[in-house]
Amino acid sequence: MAPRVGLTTERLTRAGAELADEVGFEQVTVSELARRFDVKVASLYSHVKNSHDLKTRIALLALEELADRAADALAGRAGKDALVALANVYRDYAREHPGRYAAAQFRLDPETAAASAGVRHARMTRALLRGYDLDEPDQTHAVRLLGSVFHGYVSIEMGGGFSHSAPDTEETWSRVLDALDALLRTWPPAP
Amino acid sequence: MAPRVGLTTERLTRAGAELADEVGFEQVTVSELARRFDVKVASLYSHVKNSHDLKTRIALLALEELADRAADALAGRAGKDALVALANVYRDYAREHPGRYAAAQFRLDPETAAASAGVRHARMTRALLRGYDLDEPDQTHAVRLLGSVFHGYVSIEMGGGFSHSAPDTEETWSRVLDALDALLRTWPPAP
DNA sequence: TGCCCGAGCCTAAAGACTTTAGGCAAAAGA
DNA sequence: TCTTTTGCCTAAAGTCTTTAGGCTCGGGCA
Repeated sequence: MAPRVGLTTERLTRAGAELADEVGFEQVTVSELARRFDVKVASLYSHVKNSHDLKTRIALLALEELADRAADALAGRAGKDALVALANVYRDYAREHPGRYAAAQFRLDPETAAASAGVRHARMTRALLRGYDLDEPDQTHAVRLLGSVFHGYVSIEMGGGFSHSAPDTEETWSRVLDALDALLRTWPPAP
Repeated sequence: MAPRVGLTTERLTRAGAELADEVGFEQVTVSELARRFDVKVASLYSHVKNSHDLKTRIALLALEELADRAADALAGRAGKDALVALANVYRDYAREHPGRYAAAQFRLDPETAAASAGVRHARMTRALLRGYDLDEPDQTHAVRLLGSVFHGYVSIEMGGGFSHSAPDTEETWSRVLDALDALLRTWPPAP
């Protein structure tokens, strides 16, 4: 029927990512993927352990892509410039690839997470903070705060959570980044 | 087999919420619910339109509970006190009821969302800001920032995203709240 | 008290997705 | 060319969702 279509874990993962962007990460299904390759469902199970495995791979792909973009954006920038650039990487990625962005939030088991590009993200955020004057304990706090704001804002915005109130989210986004920059420059000392 | 068990949309919703806390919101299934009531699956469909409807109801329940807690916490507090109280409501709720918290993030269609307790949340956050000196456009920006931080922090923490780095999240949480308080007190003016 | 009717739960059934086991044929290597 | 590997297939069982239609329990009516 479809002799040697050339299935690959790679290709399946990529196709899965595209599928996620089209129908949502939650709706990514082994069956639908098989359909797209015009192949029987069971055939996919030689390349992917199971549905969870597939999703994990998509998540890892998304994390990589995101980290790559972040690295690009950060190159040659510092201070607020870098802050804004990094923030926009997340936001733009989420808009361009909602399914992949959702995938990047997929909960990975500890070992997988440790081997993922997730660590690059943390490192980059920390690098960004070199433009501000924070010593170690506070640096970690700041990394976590930035991560929270980026992820929180983007996911609420994507979910339509801001769509009912008045000022457009573009304005808010830039004011929030201004505020974060100001905050990092005058980070309050421990009590 | 089980004549008149006394199914109700109410009871199903509540049981669904408990189920969510036990197995995760995504894993809430009409079948499992039927099993718990020792009733055939089809019987639930007289009380709940479908799986999506069930999840929507659980989401609405969670939003209500959360709003009630927030209202309690905010009563008689102002300024940083109120900020910390509200923040902890979200965080504690997420810890006590992870499934319900996830449910509260369930994407509702616009009309449902407009009629949900979600609006109370926005109002309360705005009320909280009365303790700080922000005029209208900035108030909305601040509401959105707070929402982002609370949701972002809590969801990353729950997802284990902070669990690999050193300082404990308790410390970070309180430092983040300090920082937010400081930020709100000295909110940077528009450029 | 007895009857009746509707609400409440059931059986049946079809459709979709997941996952495993085992088979056949095409591609790759000797 | 022959053989081995590998890739996709058939078959099958299990789970969940959802709809259609039936039986009966329980409360209201006479």
